[in-house]
Amino acid sequence: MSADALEMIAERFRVLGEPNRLRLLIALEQGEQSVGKLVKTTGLSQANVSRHLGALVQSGILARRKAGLQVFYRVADPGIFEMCDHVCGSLSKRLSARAGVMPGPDA
Amino acid sequence: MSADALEMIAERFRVLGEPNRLRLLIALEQGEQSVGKLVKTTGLSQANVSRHLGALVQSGILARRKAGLQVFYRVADPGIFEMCDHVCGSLSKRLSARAGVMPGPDA
DNA sequence: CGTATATATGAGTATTGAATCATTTAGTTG
DNA sequence: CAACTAAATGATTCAATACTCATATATACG
Repeated sequence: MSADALEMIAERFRVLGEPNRLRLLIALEQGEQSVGKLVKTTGLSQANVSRHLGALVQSGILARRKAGLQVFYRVADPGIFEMCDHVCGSLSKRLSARAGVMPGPDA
Repeated sequence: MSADALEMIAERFRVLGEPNRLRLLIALEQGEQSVGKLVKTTGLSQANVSRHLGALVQSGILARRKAGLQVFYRVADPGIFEMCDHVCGSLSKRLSARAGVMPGPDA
């Protein structure tokens, strides 16, 4: 695996490795939204939201649409939600194991 | 989604968002290996490898086994490779799209 | 054109994290 | 126990990045 390829993969993970960006993604899972609305629903500052959205667009996860004064963002790569589900699965398995409970169907 | 849950998910992504850690994981995909061997195959410093391995264990991705002087690490959550594949899929789609080539079976 | 609104961005700060060096800890062998 | 080896860790440095504040840009409207 080339260093460039590894860096690209790592970068994708890194972009998802920030709770506020995940918040934005989860908000956008329900559909396209304007920056202003995202600011309201997340409680983050406008500047901060704008930067996070920029990072998500740059990595190809979101897409941008400008409409008058507002800019609407939408999920461009829905696959990220499968990834989040995957992580949730791993984590709940781990938490169950830590609690001493058998997680799976083979309990 | 609770802030704690989001933080846990983000942390998992963050751990994977580092090329050298991905290198270690890829090396370990072939099976359990000692720290020393990982140092040799990756070319990273011993201290650096040790820290990365520690991070991966802490997040539940790797497991540790001590045998005499050596410590062997192995993948504890093989699901991470599916995640990597997923990312690779997304990225190659994106690259193909950027190159103006239809990626899918509907080309 | 002037004002108002929505978003983006430059600059600065603070935090985080990766890498290194030197040392410590743990285990082995003579 | 002394000498050696493998891995972990404290301290430090350096770079990346999240966040904020203020301002710039872009668009709409009177």
